[in-house]
Amino acid sequence: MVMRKAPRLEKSDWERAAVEALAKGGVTAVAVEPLAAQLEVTKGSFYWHFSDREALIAAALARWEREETIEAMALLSRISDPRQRMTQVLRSGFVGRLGGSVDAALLADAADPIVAPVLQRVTAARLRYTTTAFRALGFRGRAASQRALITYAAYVGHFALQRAAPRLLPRGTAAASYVEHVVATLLARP
Amino acid sequence: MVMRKAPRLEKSDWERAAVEALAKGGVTAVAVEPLAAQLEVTKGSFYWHFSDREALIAAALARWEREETIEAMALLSRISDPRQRMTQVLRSGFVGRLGGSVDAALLADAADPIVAPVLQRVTAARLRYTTTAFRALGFRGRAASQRALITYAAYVGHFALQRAAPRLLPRGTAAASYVEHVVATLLARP
DNA sequence: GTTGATCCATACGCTACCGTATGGTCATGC
DNA sequence: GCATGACCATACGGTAGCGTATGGATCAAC
Repeated sequence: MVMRKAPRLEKSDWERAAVEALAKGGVTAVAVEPLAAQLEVTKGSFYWHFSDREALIAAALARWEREETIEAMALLSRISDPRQRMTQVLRSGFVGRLGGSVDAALLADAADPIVAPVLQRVTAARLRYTTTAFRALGFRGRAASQRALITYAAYVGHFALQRAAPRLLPRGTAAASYVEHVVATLLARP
Repeated sequence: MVMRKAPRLEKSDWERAAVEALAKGGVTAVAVEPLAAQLEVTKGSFYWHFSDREALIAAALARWEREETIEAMALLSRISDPRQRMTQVLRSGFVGRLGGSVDAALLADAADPIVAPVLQRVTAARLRYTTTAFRALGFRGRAASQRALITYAAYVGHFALQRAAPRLLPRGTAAASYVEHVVATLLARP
């Protein structure tokens, strides 16, 4: 039986694994030796690619921030109708089982000096975008930013609930009905 | 100089400290030796009061669950008008700077087998209560539970945002205006 | 004032993880 | 075919935290 030797790793392999770990257990889970075991190498490999653990965490955060932005843009840019777009986002909010798990995990580490600025940037960008979306829907002045804040809070809250008590969230046809209700409620004119 | 000897600790002292740690850093922060140092004793004290670290975590979670319930009841029972009550809760949601920090921290540890059932119970109870509140406001059938879910998700989301980017939340007079907008939006008839 | 229970300190071994030092392997250029 | 650099394993010392063992200390009761 011919065992093909495992190919060597590159920096990005470590980064990908780190992002995964980030989603599962936050910054604490980005641990060198466990990740090495998972990648079936030793930390000898790691310390060749990175200076130390902190560098990996920073790289993972940067990678997540970039991917998250790209992904969001890809999802949103193909839908022109603002209302449809909002529906789609909210739907992905809690139908997508894995979506936002990095978000949720990072919140616990918000006090971490490496995490804080990333979280700040991502949150600010999303809020800006949402506010713009509400302006496009005809909301004016404070109403746009305020409604955007409610909406984004609810969006984030669904991620939290999905972790805390997934059984309490609607599923199947009830989920579809719920999304409609959410959209109707949050897009209703003041 | 007369140094009054520090009084001895009881179980509840450890529990209180553990709840605090829980709020700051989640389950990971409930560590025996650091807590002992903070309480200015050694772990010799701890292992007299508790069998092991897990017992402390369980006790802290139980204590939080109990206090959280009592506190919520105390806050809500003195307000009879449903609308006023909802306003008060949402106001405390992000004006109270420290409120819900255990919530936020626990979400990251939702996968933990000790944490999961507690989180499940607390979430379920709050959602039940909120649904009842919407019924009292005239919402019927699905509308009540659906609106309750949005509301609670937004409520939780504000805790998250407060951690992720407190600077992006309205403050002062803007906060008051925002709460009104939230109440108007979420209590609007379908 | 001795005894017994309560509460805590000290000292120890164990594990997990970080970071370093050093040498080994493998491909590639020449 | 060998030299160089890229990539990785092994082995080591260091720290933090868990849990145990054991011996004080303190106080109440009698």
